[in-house]
Amino acid sequence: MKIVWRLDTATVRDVYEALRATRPVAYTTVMTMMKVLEDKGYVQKTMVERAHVYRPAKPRQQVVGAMVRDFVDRVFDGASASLLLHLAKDARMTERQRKAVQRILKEMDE
Amino acid sequence: MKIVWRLDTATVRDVYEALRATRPVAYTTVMTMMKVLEDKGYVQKTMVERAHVYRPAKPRQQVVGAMVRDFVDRVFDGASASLLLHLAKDARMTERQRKAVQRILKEMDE
DNA sequence: TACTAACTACTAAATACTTAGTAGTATATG
DNA sequence: CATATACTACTAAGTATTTAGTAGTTAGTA
Repeated sequence: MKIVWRLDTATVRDVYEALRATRPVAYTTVMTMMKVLEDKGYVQKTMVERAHVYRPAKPRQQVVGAMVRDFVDRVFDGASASLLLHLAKDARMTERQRKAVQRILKEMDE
Repeated sequence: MKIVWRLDTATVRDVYEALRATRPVAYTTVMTMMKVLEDKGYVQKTMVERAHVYRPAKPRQQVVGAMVRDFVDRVFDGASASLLLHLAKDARMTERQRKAVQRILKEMDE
């Protein structure tokens, strides 16, 4: 899915090439993946010169947003603040990032 | 898992009763679940009067922390800040909570 | 002591997910 | 025109996950 987002529009071959750059995978495997993504409503396909061209069916923001919500619901019973605490303590956040987030939160407050 | 954490120490029956309060489930289903959790190293069991008593093998913080890290890696390529942005925009966070998080971040900064 | 209740261990069925093979079709090229 | 190439559709094998059944053991009780 990330790949389709990155390319914005991609054929099976495009995704296949992109995936194979990092790990071995069969062409037909990618085909099946795309079909699954289509069934799940994440991508839409159109026939272009006898090849399916897939493009995201929903804005990335929306999908990722839903995933975050789902995660928060499952792990934190819907308490976003708890997740934020975890993140705030995450050592992988630099001071810079922390400050940036502070700024954003401040802006949202106003 | 949440139930074991809540009860701190629980038998299969304990979890069974707790689960059944919200949805129908078979006793043996819970048994299998506990076995899976044990195999995955989330709980440890000890025999107490011919019944297994399970208790968390790792502190909750640690497990949830790992889940968050995993989620951030998968969805955001490790960029915690991106997830924070999503959360900050989450309508389900109240002003109060947002402010609380700000405070915490500030404290971490000092 | 025989019966019932509360367990566990082992097994199994259903579903989903991941990976990939085979067959078939259409296009382009030698 | 035959043949290779680039696709898709359909099918399948392997693995994980979820749910639950069956058999067997132990302890208490009528």
